[in-house]
Amino acid sequence: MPSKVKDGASETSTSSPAQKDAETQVPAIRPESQEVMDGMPVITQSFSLRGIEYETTKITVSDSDDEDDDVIFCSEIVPPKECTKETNTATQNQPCPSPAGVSDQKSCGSGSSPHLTSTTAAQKLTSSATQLSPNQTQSSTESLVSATPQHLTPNIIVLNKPLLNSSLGASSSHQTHVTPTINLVEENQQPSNNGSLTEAETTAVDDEEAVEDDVDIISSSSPASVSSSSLVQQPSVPKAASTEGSGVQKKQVVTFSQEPFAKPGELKIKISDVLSGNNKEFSSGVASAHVAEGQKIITLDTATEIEGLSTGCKVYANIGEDTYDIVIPVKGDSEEREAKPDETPRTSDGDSSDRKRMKVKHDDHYELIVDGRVYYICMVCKRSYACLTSLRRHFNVHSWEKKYPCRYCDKVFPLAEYRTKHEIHHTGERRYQCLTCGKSFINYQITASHIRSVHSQDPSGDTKLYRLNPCRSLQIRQYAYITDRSSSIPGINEGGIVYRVGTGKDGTEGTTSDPPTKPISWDDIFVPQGNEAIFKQNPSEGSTEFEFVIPESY
DNA sequence: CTAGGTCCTGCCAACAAAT
DNA sequence: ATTTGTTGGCAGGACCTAG
Repeated sequence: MPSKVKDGASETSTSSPAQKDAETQVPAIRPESQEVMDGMPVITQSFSLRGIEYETTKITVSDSDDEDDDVIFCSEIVPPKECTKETNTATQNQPCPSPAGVSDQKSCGSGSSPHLTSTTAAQKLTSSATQLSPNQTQSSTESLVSATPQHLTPNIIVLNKPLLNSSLGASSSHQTHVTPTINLVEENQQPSNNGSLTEAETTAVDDEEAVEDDVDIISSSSPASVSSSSLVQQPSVPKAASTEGSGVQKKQVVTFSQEPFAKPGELKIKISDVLSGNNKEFSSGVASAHVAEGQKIITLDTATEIEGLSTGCKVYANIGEDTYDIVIPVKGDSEEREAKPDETPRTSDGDSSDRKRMKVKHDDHYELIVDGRVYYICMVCKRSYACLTSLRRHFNVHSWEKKYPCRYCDKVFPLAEYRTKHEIHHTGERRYQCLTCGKSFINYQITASHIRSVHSQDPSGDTKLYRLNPCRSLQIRQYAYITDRSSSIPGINEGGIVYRVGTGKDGTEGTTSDPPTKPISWDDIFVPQGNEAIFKQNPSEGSTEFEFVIPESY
């Protein structure tokens, strides 16, 4: 991270890394064209949902009372297997921060920069964000936040395994992850080809994003429709926003197309529109509509139509052969139902709104159920997670609801761990110690690498080959983050930098050196090693602070 | 090719809040 | 006191870049 941050600051001119990065993530097949949204952050991904070749018992059951999360889905159970983590073909245009945002970042406007393809939009976002100084952060944050669909209720999409398999198999050959990558593609489309899909594509609308965000929407919209964008990228270089990054991991992404040009208001899809066919997105595909207990069941003929569904609605999808039944709770209805006391009424009406709000607060994902396994799909970048906590953590990259400022410089991170690692670079502390030779290293990767290369041993083996010493320079678990809402920055002084390590959660954090509980003395538990950095407790500052001397050898 | 670096995400323990 | 939810560290894999 540190390096990344640093790079970000200086990387401006060379978009190449970023480009390269973006390119690397692009599937082998390079799209011929990709649409570029000027300036508009776009996350485009493709989906290939093929409803062919498998038969499903298609049952769409949704109980009317259900909360958004209640979905009953019957599908053929197929041994999971192919979820690939591969890259998807999804292409994302990074949110190119508007001028106010991260515009200054290198890639954003570089004409030469390729569009971001790849699923790494989030990463790029992250990195971009990372580069921001606190001041910058705000603006960037806003742009990022805009993409956050906080008001949406999670959508649940249930896919049959066969479907996944086929699509997944197509997208990648080797999968390392359990989480599925799903590409939804119009049936006739071939991944490799044209960029012309755009017209046909339906745009998926993310209501969520569109609807309530007062901020500019980063829109998630992908310029091109889903399918086209990801699978087919255009040689032309979009103004990709991204930049960033190195070391990006390819991820699987489930993408939902989004309407590129739609305006927030336009993005909303109403049942009435669907029924009447007024909505262009649905006009062609609606075969039927049903109304049941507050729900509309719509059978769509094509995958595209599915793509066109507003994500802002609860969408329960059963995918059958060439047919897609989607139950969309009437807008507003679902929300109301959420507040219904059928589950655990908290209190009276007033509370229902509160409750709703709480739910909404977490509406940042879709749930994809495959063979009984639930995957959590980030609404913004469509990454899938097996653990909801992972998604939550990841989502902050988009929302920047919490910011984690470095206590030694003005860098801000979207994840606590990134901040912590960065700070360790400031301190130079080496906590990982090789038990074989006694050398100490700054992180696990270096340590493991050392053990493998120097000692020819497997650090992940049964025998412990290294020791992780307690962190002396930083106090862990202080929950020292900053929320967007708070004007004050706990743990950070007026200058935006906090040098004090001890922080508390109760408003005194960062301002005092006296933590609620006195930390144990490092000297008691830490025995300096020859190669280790030498810490010296600073008497004047209290027990929580240390003067850190970075060995020259570091 | 290798070393060093970043990013990502499952897992889990420590906390905090709610019941 | 117990349960539930949140936070953040750790492990280790994947990938990237530089030498």
